[in-house]
Amino acid sequence: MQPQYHAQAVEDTAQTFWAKHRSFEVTEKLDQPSFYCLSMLPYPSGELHMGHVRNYTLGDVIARIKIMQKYNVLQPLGWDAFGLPAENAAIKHRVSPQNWTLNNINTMRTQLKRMGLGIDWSREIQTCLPEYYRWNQWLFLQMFKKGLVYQRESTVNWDPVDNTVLANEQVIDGRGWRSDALVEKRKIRQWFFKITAYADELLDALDTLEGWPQEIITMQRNWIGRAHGVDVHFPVIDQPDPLIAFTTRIDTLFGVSYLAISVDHPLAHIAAQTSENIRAFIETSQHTDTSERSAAIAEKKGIATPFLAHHPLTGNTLPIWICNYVVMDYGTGCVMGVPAHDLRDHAFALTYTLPILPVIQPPENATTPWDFTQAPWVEPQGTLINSDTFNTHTIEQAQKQIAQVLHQQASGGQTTTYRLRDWGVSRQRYWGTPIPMIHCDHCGLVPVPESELPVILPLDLPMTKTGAQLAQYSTFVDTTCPHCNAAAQRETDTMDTFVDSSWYYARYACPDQNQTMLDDRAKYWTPVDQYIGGIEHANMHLLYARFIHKVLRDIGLLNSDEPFQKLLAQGMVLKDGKKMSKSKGNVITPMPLIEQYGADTLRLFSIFTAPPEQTLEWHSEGVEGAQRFLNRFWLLCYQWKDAVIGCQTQPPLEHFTQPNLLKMHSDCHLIVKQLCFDVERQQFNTVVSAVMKLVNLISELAPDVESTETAWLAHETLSIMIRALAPITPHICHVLWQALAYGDNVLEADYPQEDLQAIQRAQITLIIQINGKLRGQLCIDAQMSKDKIIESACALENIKKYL
RNA sequence: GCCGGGGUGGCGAAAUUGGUAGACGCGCCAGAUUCAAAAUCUGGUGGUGGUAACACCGUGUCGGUUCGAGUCCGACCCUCGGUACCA
Repeated sequence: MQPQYHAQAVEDTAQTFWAKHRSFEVTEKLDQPSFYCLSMLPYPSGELHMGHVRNYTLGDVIARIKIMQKYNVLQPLGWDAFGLPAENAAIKHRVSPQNWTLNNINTMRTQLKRMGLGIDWSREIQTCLPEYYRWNQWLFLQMFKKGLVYQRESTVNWDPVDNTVLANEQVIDGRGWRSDALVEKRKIRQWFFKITAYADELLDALDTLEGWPQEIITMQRNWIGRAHGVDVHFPVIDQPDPLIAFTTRIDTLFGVSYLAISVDHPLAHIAAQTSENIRAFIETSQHTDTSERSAAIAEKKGIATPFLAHHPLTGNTLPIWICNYVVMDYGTGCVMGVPAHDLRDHAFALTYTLPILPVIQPPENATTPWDFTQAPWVEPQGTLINSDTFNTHTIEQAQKQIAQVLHQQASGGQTTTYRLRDWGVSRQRYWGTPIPMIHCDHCGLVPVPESELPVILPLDLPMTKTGAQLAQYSTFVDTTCPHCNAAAQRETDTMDTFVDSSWYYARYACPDQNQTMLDDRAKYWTPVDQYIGGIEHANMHLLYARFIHKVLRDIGLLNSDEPFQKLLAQGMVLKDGKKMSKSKGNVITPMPLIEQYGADTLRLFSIFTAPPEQTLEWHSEGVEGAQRFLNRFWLLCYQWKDAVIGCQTQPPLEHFTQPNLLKMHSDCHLIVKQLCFDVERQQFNTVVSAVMKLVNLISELAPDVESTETAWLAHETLSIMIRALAPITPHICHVLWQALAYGDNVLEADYPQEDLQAIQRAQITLIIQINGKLRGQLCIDAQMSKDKIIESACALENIKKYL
């Protein structure tokens, strides 16, 4: 053992040892509890960034703790290798998306390995390879058979100059990012997964996810957005179909002063046929991107139609307006306008001078009388007024009875809607999984027979622009119909990459399986015990994966209800207050730091700097502190080496002759107690703090080979420190564990546990507060009686002052 | 806009969930070591007043509950993430 710590040499030694012993390659074992620890798979953007370091270090810390706790631990890794950036890079650098992607994977794999992660690399998957994506296609066909796949028109961002579909990210201030042309909405036929068929289960099962952070459960609950309400039918004068409006506030039905329909509503299109103004209004609303955010922050505008509707209960006529704030995708694309009791309707009514009809009297204790011209009364409290026979009813009674009356006269009924929309999986892009469908003029839509999977994505077409390149490539498009053998065309849309990442965790269990998507090994390993990934995936990825898991369960390939038992939503790594990203040019690359300081230093830094869930604002100063600590730790072990190796027998506690050592031993285990608590709640930054405290504690002692008591205390404390830190800085701990002759492999040692007996204290420090303010301290015997304690406390000079 | 977080010394943070605010680390200051520097070691370090003991103030802002609030309640400000085609 050298007196100086040389990270590079230490890390080579440890990594060679793990490789030689295949320390992280695992198989199914029935006599040992399994633990599946998974970090979200990376997108191969080109280089490792700090977010990766944080994510994979956290996962590795948890995996290694579980190994030391004697679980059969699986920690795999693969690549989310399809997606938009590869197409952009391909055009920019004149390489194929495949080459760009695979090169990036090779670079990043080397970088990840340099971090010393305990990963079973034999299970690596790459989603852009046919061995993987054929099962996307197979899954698509199974879902098609089950009626969970369908086609319908939906809106995309269209760049009229580049003639291509743009992702929301490619639209900047309403313009295409390359062409700078004003983006238009365009409707095209697209494929959908019917996630709404699982909406209730996805929502209700949230209550079973005890290992998930509450805020993510709340986000998913709100995202699904189940709302119970009533569909109300409003007959439209001189039109065959009534307007149907969904409302959760049927109690305000008598307060309706207008109906608002979406610009995409069929009735809006009929109105446009006869009015140039309406046509222009609808046209203007098309010049924006498709994001919900843009729609929500846009100025609320409307235009009256020539149509009128009848109120189903009063028979009054109501004007029908086309409004840019009504979304066609939610509910029925039509809402009833109740200005007196809805914020948005109130503002709209003021702008367009529509009547404000109060129908709920606010309760007594509210500001009375309520001035409805100033603000709507939106609280669901109060009694009904101006509502015919329902006057004086409470809101609850009115909701029940009005719904009943509507039902009786066939003007509506109770219903449930969801904010959740079906999952559009079509992409008009090249670099993705081809959708396995064929368009035949005679037979219509025909699924590709399973025996003909995979439908291979051609690699030899020229990349000149992003978008639907496959459609231009006749070698791919032209085929024959599997039914009638006539000439037919392949579907040229590819799948959303979220499909790839919705089941990959199960594929790691059987990556070599080429007969089926998943085999029984997937049932052994799933569900994932611990999933770790960025909070930015709280809604989409985590909801899609839950959905597909349930589909795979229903197909019989999996036997659990949920994919991820426990979830650690890691905070983002920010630089200058912003998410690190290439487009913002604020990316910190960790590799130079690893070269300079070693992987352990960077791992220690990323764990120590902030608790896992919190956003981490990047500052480079702390890295040197982490390095300094490891130097100190190494030197400490070096100084105690002989004493520790020479110390074989452990004197029982009660035979300790030096009270200061006994005190130190007790302090040590108090720190360990806290450490174990923090490990349990996954607050790893304070686990590092605890080890630092232990180092400070032992540094007070001079290494002494002669004193068995001192040597034993050091023997025990150093052993605890090395084992506690081993999951976080595995290389240095591996080498130190051997150097101090504790054993061959620290991974096989037990994770530290506090010694409760050691913590029993003869004396306790008591804090004395008067009116919540600290006024004194008292050191007392643990056995002292209450009366005696009060007597002693009152005797203190400082306490007398305040009594 | 909507949904979900966050805001504590010069900086990253801690406070076992209503009971010693600032553990641990970074930075800074002083000292030791050195021809000198780096590295290392020792001590100090929220603010104000005081030689000191100690006192008062202090966890984004304003208000409330409590013997006692960083922690609970109400309103607001700032900020980050998501917002369905970035992943």
